Amino acid sequence: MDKIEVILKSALKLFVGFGFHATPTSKIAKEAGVANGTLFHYYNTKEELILALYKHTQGQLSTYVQPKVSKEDSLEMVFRSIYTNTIEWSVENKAESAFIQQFSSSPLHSLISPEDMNSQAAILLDFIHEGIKTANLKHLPADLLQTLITSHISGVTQYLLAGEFSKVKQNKIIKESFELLWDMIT
Amino acid sequence: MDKIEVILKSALKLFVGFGFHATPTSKIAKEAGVANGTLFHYYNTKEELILALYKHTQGQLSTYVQPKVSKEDSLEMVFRSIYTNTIEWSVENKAESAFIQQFSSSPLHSLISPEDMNSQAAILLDFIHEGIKTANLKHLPADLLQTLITSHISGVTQYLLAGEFSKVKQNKIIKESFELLWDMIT
DNA sequence: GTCTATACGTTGATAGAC
DNA sequence: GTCTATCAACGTATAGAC
Repeated sequence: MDKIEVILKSALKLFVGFGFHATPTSKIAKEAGVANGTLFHYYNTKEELILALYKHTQGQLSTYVQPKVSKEDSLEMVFRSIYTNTIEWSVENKAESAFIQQFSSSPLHSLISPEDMNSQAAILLDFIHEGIKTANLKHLPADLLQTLITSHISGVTQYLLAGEFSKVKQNKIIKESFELLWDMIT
Repeated sequence: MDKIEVILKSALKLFVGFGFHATPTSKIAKEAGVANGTLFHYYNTKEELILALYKHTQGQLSTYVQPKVSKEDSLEMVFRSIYTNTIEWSVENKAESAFIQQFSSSPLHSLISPEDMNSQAAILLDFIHEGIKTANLKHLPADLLQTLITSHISGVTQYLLAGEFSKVKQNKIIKESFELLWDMIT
């Protein structure tokens, strides 16, 4: 694992545990097993590091979810796939999803440029527009639908993270909660 | 307005704008128009101040929502009332709801004792149990229902805060989105 | 209760050798 | 690219006068 990866991984762990500003760069370097100066060789400022970590983590989620979506699938399959895979990734990558959540509700979030903001979200929005046009989805404002879907996903994720569920039970919950959502928006 | 209120109000504003740790106590005192020492007369540490502010703000929300819930009402009316009033308060108190959100996804949240954690949530959960028992609500795990309701509320709140809606339009959105939720869980 | 002044540790960031 | 050494600035918290 190259230094940059170790640094990001250490930063993630500490940020989730203590928060951005309560985590000194010195501790990040120590946790990563590199010198303090090394960290500043890769990132000019601490803020730059935080932003890079956010983009990196968001990118991992996208990389996990997007390849599993195919234009060939029915619209329901597309939504089901995005839904299921987002939740699965979040549960399997607890620290990463906690970090995304924490970052998104922090003031730093406003520093992310609209383009960088979640290619994920853009894709979902596209499918929503298509769904409305083809009357698969209810005729509601697209961004209302988007926010309802996203919130629903984060709700179920929270629920799964709070309890300890077997893989089988977890899949059952995801499946059933998707039906609830799908019935709601179609 | 007494000093303690001014301090909390100033802290809230700055925390929302810059985050907990990026906001020095000196700036809070300055914004509040009091001396640095005065702040530490009321709160022994900065962390204590943050926790107090959270409880204070959460209390304001509860005070707004709970009195409007009556045991006399039908279960649907109770849910509708909690739903509507929570969203209304959040939209009218943008900074406060942003702070609650930010605090809840921060590591500090784990410092809140279960009892302090949201009398709001406890009440909602009670009604959910009642709804399941009387078969008004779908037979699903109570805390899954709770998280779905809560997430739905925060989704609609986000949507309303992102756009600029007239009061009339806003009420219409709240009403319609409640119907969506209600259909989903009954 | 409120203020001023200040102590003292910590932190982000730099310089420069290897 | 990576390290060690270092610093200036800052931030929390305290002491003590009023």
